[in-house]
Amino acid sequence: MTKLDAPAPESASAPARRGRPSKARAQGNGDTREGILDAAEDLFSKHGFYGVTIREVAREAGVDTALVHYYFGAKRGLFDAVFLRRAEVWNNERVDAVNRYARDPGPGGMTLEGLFEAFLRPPFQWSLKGGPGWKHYAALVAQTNANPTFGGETMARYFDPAIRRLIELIKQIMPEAREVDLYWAYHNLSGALTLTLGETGRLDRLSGGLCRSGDLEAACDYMIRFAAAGFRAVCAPGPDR
Amino acid sequence: MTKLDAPAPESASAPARRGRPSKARAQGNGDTREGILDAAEDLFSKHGFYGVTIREVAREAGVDTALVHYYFGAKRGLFDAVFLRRAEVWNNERVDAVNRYARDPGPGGMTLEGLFEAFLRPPFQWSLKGGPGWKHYAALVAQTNANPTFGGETMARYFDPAIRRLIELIKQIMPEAREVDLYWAYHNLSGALTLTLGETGRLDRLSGGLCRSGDLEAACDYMIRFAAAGFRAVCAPGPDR
DNA sequence: GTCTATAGCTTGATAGAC
DNA sequence: GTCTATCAAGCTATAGAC
Repeated sequence: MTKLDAPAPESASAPARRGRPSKARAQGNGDTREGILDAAEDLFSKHGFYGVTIREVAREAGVDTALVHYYFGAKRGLFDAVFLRRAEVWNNERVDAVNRYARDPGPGGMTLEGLFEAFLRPPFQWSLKGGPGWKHYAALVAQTNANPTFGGETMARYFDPAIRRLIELIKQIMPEAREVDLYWAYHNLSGALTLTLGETGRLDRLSGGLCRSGDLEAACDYMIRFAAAGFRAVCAPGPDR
Repeated sequence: MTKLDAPAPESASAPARRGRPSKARAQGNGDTREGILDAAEDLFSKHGFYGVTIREVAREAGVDTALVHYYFGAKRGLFDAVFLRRAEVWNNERVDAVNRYARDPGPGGMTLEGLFEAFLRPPFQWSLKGGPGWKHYAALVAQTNANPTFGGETMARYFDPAIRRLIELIKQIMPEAREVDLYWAYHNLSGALTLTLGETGRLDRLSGGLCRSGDLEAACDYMIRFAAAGFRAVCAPGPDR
């Protein structure tokens, strides 16, 4: 036995990919390439790098294994390509959102809640409404964040700048906060975000069905309030400091 | 076992395993078995189930691959054995700790901070002072929690009761809190705990060396304050509810 | 670009001597 | 209990026809 659960029959392969019969033949069929990435994204997000074989990716994408190598070289190249594809969109949008909020926070100025709303809502929205690929990607990022063997350098390169920008803005809200405290506080938020985007289903079972992992709208609302209060407790200068 | 201060002289490979020449031959050499478990625990915690081969486990344990199968059957059996070995100790201690706290919370009665201290400190202490095996196990639990393909049923069976007991006691502190809110709040805490026990090192890099992932004493202190404030913000009945 | 075919290796697992 | 030896299956990756 090598596999523990069958590859999802889910069609991460090729929906909404019609209507482009005569297109850019110049440098490869983009649809095929994207289809392979979609399949790999799905599988990697569920089973991790080692838990997925090129053959499975090829089968789910409906192509031959050789084609996977043609496009992405070694297996690791495929993983990196999957990871990179949405990294820039993901993080640019978060940075834009917090910057937009910082520029125009509304009456009363910036709040932690407002800032987290800007920072957290995009990934949740992508996962909810961006199509299956984005949901898989969210789970993949979550898993990669918790296991730095892969994408360690990539995570840092693409994700850290957005986080640093967030922390800068938090400093404007809490000028007295110590840097160490801010980073440790963020670490707590990061863990919550990671586990939630993974949608592992454990909360469903634990709560006896009272909560659903997939209810990301609620998850985001809770996280914003939870984290804002947490930051205040940890970073605000108090009498016992 | 309530004492954590006694560092187990445990090692992943096989030193400090002398002094028992004539012992229980009845049902197998316990040292060999434990040595295999130690090696597997180490490797699984770093690379996951699929990222580890039986051969690597055997090599690190200093035995032959056939012996691994002799003791644990299929590869999945080895993984489960690793996971189960410390699960009971881990959770019994947490339950005992919160129960002890509930029985004698000191003047002023129970607080969220006191309860989380009782619930969170044990795993951190084991990881810090229980020897390398416990540190690997902590990382393994963290990883498994974030990826329920493995140990999903096991996690639920051994870990959920402790969590339910925690939530029961939180209810005593916050009787007005809604069940859904409590579970979602716990989910935030769970994510933070998971990421932290994994000691991925990402925080070190992100903070430019200001924080160290391995500083679990600090991590636990932060987490207690962060989570307590988070629970209050999310579960306490407020005007906007 | 896409496929067939296959090389070359590693894997999980077992049989059997000691 | 522990090891040697080995198998069948599966893997990544490539060469080459179309």
